[in-house]
Amino acid sequence: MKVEVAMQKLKEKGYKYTQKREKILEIFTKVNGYLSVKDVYKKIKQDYPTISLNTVYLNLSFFEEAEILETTDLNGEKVYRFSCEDQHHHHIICTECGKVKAINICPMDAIYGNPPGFTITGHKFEIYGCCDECNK
Amino acid sequence: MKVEVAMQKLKEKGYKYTQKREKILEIFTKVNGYLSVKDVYKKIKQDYPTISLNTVYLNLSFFEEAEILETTDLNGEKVYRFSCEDQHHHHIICTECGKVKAINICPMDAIYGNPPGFTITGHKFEIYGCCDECNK
DNA sequence: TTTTAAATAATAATAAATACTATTTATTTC
DNA sequence: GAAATAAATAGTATTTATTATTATTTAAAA
Repeated sequence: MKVEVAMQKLKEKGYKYTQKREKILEIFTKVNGYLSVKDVYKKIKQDYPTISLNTVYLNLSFFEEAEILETTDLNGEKVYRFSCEDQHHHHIICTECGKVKAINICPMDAIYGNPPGFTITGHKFEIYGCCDECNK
Repeated sequence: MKVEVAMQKLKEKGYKYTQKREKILEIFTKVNGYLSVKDVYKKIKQDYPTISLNTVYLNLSFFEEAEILETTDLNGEKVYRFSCEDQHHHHIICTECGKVKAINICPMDAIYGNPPGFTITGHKFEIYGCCDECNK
């Protein structure tokens, strides 16, 4: 997803345009992987040294709400990445740096209907590993 | 896994026997699902009112290390359940109460070797839902 | 340009998890 | 069985992620 498209999406949801929001999205376009709140905070501080950590928290939540970013849990920490809604897929994730690679298999294809006693609301399939860079 | 077997396993790893540890394991045998640290703390307090929350944290970590309990993340909180190593499987989890049901499909069966650039170290496949009791 | 409603900064408050230390207890050795 | 010792525990403090609060600033509308 391009930054402009994401910002447009945000606008449609009633959120205002701000330079900082644009910058946050820009950061995600440059990274092929998950970033923690602190990661984003450190990066955006280079351009906006006075930005508040709270602002980063808030905006990442808004982006998640607007389905611009998607999240997962890495080592007990919430991490974010650009959402790719174009096609449903899963990821292999480097547990060291958060880098991801798409997997075009969805195990839900083999699940038909709801198991007795449960109503399915979602699922998660993630493969964890170590990328070659982190392996060195 | 029976409590005795688990305690034996713990002993083999060099941990001592204590009543509190046995009680914690007992709690897990009575529950078919994930429990948070606080859940366990509340339950064991009925028998050992002076037990420290820290002790629960420590012991759950030891149990995880000894592969007696397994963990996942539910709503950003670490939760524990009895590990069933007998056969590899996955779960459908009630996001309300943590109740689980086994699924006998493993998506890793369809993954051959390591994707280029990554060394696989683990995986997670979980289906989320709402159990009938919580749906009421 | 004025208005106003949202965004932000700064700070405080929560909550989960970990760290530390003195005391107690399970197990070993005699 | 008693003494020694190494681990377990309680109690407390600390750290860290996250959320809440409030005054100020700013984007967008009138």
